[in-house]
Amino acid sequence: MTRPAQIHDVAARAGVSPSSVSRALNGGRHVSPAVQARVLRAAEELGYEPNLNAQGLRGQASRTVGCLVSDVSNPLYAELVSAAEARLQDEGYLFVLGNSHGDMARELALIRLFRRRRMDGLIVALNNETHPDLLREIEQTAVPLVLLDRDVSVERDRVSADHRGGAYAAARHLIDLGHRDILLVTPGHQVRPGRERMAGMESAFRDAGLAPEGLTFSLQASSIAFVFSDVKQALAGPRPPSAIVVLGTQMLAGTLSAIASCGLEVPGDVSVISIGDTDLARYAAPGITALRWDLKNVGRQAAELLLARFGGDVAPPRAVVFPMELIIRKSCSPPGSNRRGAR
Amino acid sequence: MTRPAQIHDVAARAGVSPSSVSRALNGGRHVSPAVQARVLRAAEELGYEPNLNAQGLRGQASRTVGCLVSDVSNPLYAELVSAAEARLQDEGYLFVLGNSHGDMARELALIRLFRRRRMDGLIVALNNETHPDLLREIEQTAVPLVLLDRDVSVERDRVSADHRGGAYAAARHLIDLGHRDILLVTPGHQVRPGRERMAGMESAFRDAGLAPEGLTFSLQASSIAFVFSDVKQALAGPRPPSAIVVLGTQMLAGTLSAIASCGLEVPGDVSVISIGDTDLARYAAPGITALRWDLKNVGRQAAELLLARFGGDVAPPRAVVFPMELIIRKSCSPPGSNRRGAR
DNA sequence: TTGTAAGCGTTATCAG
DNA sequence: CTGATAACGCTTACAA
Repeated sequence: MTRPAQIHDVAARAGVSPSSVSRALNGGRHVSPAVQARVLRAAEELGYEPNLNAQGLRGQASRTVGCLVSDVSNPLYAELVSAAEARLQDEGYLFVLGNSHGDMARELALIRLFRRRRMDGLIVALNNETHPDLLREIEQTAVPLVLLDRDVSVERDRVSADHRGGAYAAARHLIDLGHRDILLVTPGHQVRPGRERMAGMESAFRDAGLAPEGLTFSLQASSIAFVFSDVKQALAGPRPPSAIVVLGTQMLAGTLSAIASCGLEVPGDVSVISIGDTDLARYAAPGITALRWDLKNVGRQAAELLLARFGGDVAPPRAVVFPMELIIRKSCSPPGSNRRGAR
Repeated sequence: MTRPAQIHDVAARAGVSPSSVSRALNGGRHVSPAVQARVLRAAEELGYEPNLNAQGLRGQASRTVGCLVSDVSNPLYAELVSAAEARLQDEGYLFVLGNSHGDMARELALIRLFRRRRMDGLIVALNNETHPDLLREIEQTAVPLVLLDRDVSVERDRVSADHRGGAYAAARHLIDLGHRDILLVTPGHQVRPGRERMAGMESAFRDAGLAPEGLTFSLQASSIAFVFSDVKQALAGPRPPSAIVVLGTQMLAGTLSAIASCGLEVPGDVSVISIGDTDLARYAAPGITALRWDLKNVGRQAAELLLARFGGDVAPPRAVVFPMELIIRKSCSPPGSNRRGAR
């Protein structure tokens, strides 16, 4: 294999100087059409590919965006990431993905790595909103940065979903059906979505004048780990929930398994609402009533905010919040619907 | 915001030359412990972060790997990508993700972009295995490259799944149950998995001495688009399939919808096998019998092959094939099980 | 419009 | 063990 062509080679072949090649290839201003044409052809013939490391070093934007999430294999993130990537790709940006797997050390390392790469912008969903090291890391990031669905006390663009409103609506729906004992299964309160969901459901209980003891939480550190046993334990407990609100990822999977393995049915014995309208929620049987928000739009919006900043937008940080909508399916009914049946 | 610290600043602060800083920071050989310590402290105090563009330019490996898939929001890819990324991250590599969305122009552009970035290695799942432009692009790629589940006529490392064997097992299972009319719903024959699936099912029909007309295909260009209407049409046709084998992504979702919207039931009216043991297959009701292969392992293996090459492995290209296993659930029964019922 | 030359931040080579 | 020096490949003043 031969050395890749350099700007120098193109220049030689076109019979011009490297600077003319550079000008001809970027923008094409201050170059005569004749030279422009010759350069283009020479570059084509040589299969010239500018070295982006060198371009980046010389001071240009690197046209690269870093994205940090806990795990793309989470379908919620996957959809968001895919949309953000698509939008940025349209503008010629490269998209670097880092999965933290919930590990703070990895988050720190990744943000640092992103910075060393001199990325033009970052999209981040931290797993820890308060740790000073992480905060410092964010603050030290000079390039545009969009916070995904997190409340971090730094002045940055952010895009979030209205988890509070969504949770309120979900709780309200269940309360209206007569439920008084509801279990919320969600990633924990160290991040915004969890906190907001709890707050939303609590205020629904309050507004309905219900005893707050009816609301219990199963706060999960990892997406999958202990949901099954937690839910099973709750259902076997002294005051089992008659309804469960659960994140529509593997957590929903674990919850449905747990319910089934207790010999219970949805919705007869337990009503279920999924947070996030995933395939699983949509096509489980019975269809699971779900809180939907437009993840593609969230991802696109994050990209859009970055692109605006790249374009020189210096307005104060924006916060975009996407609404959540309750999609009614068949997984909710009044509590005790099944009690008449033999079991 | 102040200019980020450079090696020069660290050198000044530690009272040594830039070269010593470089040596102290990388490996730390040929440096006295005293200098080493001072440099480390100075770097720490200044928050020095080496510019990877410069490092890359200077000729080092860029410690970056590019990955091209059609869409991470496809749960099959998401899992694979997540595993590959995790493994590479462990070794300090940055993972650049490109979604082609099935568009060949994007694929070309991305591979080119990857090369310009002087990536150390590539993991690619092309959507087109034969187009000369793409082939040339692959051949021109000097760095290690792993082909994901594709038959491209170039000598490269590849990791694949045994779709043929899996499809054979699935067809066999259905044939043993008595099915003679089976529909296969899969992305088309322009890529390996589709072709292999068709071949596997065809040979199961042949081995069973069955008429090949019983086997029909619904070849889908895009993951989601026309599955619903295609399946619906097939079920309403003159010789409706009594069983459907379908990719466990949104295609499975579309298929289940189509079956339901025809007023049919699984497995009473139609048996279903999912290719890929996705959450949807696992938790749909009834549970969908599925072909499982270890996607995490596939992703990890792709990463592993690259890492071996980075480590200087010069063996001829390897081909790793992962087996598929049929997980029996409740979505398959003998054909016509429901005919006695009123419908 | 075009070419010359300097420099982006790092590391490898080579003296000392 | 340490420091000067020369690249790496590109862009951009500046001069012609």
